[in-house]
Amino acid sequence: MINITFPDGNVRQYEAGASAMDIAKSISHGLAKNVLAARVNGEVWDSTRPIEADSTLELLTWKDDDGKSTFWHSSAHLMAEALEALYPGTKFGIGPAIENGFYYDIDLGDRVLSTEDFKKIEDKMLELARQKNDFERREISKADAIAYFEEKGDEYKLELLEDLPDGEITFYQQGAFTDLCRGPHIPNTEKIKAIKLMKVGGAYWRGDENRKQLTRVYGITFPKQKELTEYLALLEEAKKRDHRKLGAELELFMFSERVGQGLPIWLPKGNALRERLMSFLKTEQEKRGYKTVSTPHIGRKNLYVTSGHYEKYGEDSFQPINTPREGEEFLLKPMNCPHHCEIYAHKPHSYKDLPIRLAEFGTVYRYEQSGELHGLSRVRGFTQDDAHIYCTPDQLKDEFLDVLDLTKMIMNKMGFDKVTAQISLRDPENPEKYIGSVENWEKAEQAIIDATKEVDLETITEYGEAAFYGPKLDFMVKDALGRSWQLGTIQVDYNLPERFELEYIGADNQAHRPVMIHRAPFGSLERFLSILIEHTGGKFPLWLTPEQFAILPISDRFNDYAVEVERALTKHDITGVIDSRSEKIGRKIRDTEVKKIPFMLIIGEKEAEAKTVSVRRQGEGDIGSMTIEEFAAHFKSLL
RNA sequence: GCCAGCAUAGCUCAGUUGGCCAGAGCAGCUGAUUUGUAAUCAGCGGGUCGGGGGUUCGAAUCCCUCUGCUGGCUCCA
Repeated sequence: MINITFPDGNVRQYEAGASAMDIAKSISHGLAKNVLAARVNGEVWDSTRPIEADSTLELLTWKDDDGKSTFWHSSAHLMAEALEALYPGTKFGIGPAIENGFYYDIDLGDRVLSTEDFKKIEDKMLELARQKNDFERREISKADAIAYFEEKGDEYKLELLEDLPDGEITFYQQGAFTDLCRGPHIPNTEKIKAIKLMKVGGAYWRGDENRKQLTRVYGITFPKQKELTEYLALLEEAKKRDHRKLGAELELFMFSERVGQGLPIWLPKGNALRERLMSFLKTEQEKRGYKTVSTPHIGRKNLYVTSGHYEKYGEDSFQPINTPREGEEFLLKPMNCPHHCEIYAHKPHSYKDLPIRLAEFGTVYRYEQSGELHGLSRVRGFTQDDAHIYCTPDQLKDEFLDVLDLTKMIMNKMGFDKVTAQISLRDPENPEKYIGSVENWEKAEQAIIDATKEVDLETITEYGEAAFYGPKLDFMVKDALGRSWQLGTIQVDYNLPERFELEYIGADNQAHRPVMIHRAPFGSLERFLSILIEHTGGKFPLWLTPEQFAILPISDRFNDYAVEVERALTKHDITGVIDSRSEKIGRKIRDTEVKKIPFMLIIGEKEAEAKTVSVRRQGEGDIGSMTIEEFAAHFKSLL
């Protein structure tokens, strides 16, 4: 007998060799029906795999992330089975589960797969799922595995096998399809009830752009049809909120082929949003001792050679601008930090001056590959809410904590209540990607790790995600549709101060090197606004929205009173527009609703006489009549 | 940058296998209407069919090329 420990601490005895599924059945059949996989001693296993020794056991269902990903991984195999049945000779790369569903990279030879083929593949998958085939795990020797794929002629699997040690190779089979796979899998294909293929695209074999491009087919599956329907509805909603669509509809920003790819142009309303964001952040930063600076959009090439940016990005960047005579070279500013370092360096500093916090809404230009550009989220010219803090090593932690505090405060104000962070450290396998001494890196990484421990912040750690000059703390938020986005960042940097030979005179009358913190809570205004647009669906927070009200006169006769109302509200710092067209009130309301202006102030005979406004809230309807002062008070109560 | 797809009026889209002056709705303009909580009526203007080249008696439609956009890959200081 073996002892099985459950997550609640209960221990029960089972016969050696019992599987998680057997154990689930002993508890309840309802539970067993829902089991997709099991976590045995912390490792995800097939629910049907025999457990031979004392273990901890957690049964995984659709509610668990690992249950879902097992389900989707098995669905990838099911899709592969369908593809092999429909297109014999198909070769298979890899087919993992991803955040939403799964994909499989396949080589179809000369055949081009398009979305029109999806229906056929989905139908085949459903047909195969209904055959109720078990996923069978089998350990196999390397030689036998190689023989199998040589026979099949699948060079991709053979290449994968090269890296696998003999004795750790497993095959999984369901129905007619056998795949090299570590597993685990769900017990049986019958659990897959709803199937939707999503997209098809190219993907380099093993992510290497010099190697063959395979066809990647994305899909998603669910145990219930209803869940698929809900998922598709969510995608529909996301499409409606797409910032590119809303940006055009609400006249926030535009792009122009003539101006150039990836160069956003802000229209008056979008610019109002930007201005309001900037002034909000400026006020917060002033409270925290930041000083604002302005630096040029270009700088001599040598500046970036000094900073190390040129060496790292020079080739893949906008190329230097040359002056007519002197042969001087200037670069478009890709970062603000070198300029700020020069500001620091322009005069000697005492330890008593530190920390020095230099802030700038700095517009920078980076050459992004054309295929990467995407609305406002990935552009070639953008404005960072940048600041650099120069401090002594002793001050580092407090400064870092203050930046953390500021960032969290800002995110909450923006309506993102779930903020998490990623600690981005060096890739231990590629030290040559980074500049600066190992010692400085260790100090910087430790500073971030220590500081985040002191605050209430959920973090994950990723290796290889650091910037080339220092480790980062990257902030992530979840939007209204549950999607995660990466926003701003805080970076600790010992390297640039060294490269720019920055110093301060300490209490010991000796020169010391300051530490530098790079930080941008929003990251860039462009990217942040793209996320905010989708998060709010264009219904921005009142304090941020470009047009806070629209005055809608019932007829031309009340246009004068409309102006009176507008003036009164301007005195309260509430701004909006008047719709003085000779249209019926229904029309004016409809047009204002579509523009998502939060308040409609309808005025006619009654209101003009009583000096009131009839207030309608966007998306909600009439909320009654009130005086202008009452409305202003109501408005302010909502800020 | 690579692979695949797309590009018709300000916007959303029609335009059959190449064949009369390229269409609709919304938006715009003009006029009428002076209106009470999600679209008043009528009239008018607007397109070198993304740019260039080619095939053809004839191209929005077929071919080449450039530009831009979309999805995916790679990249992201």
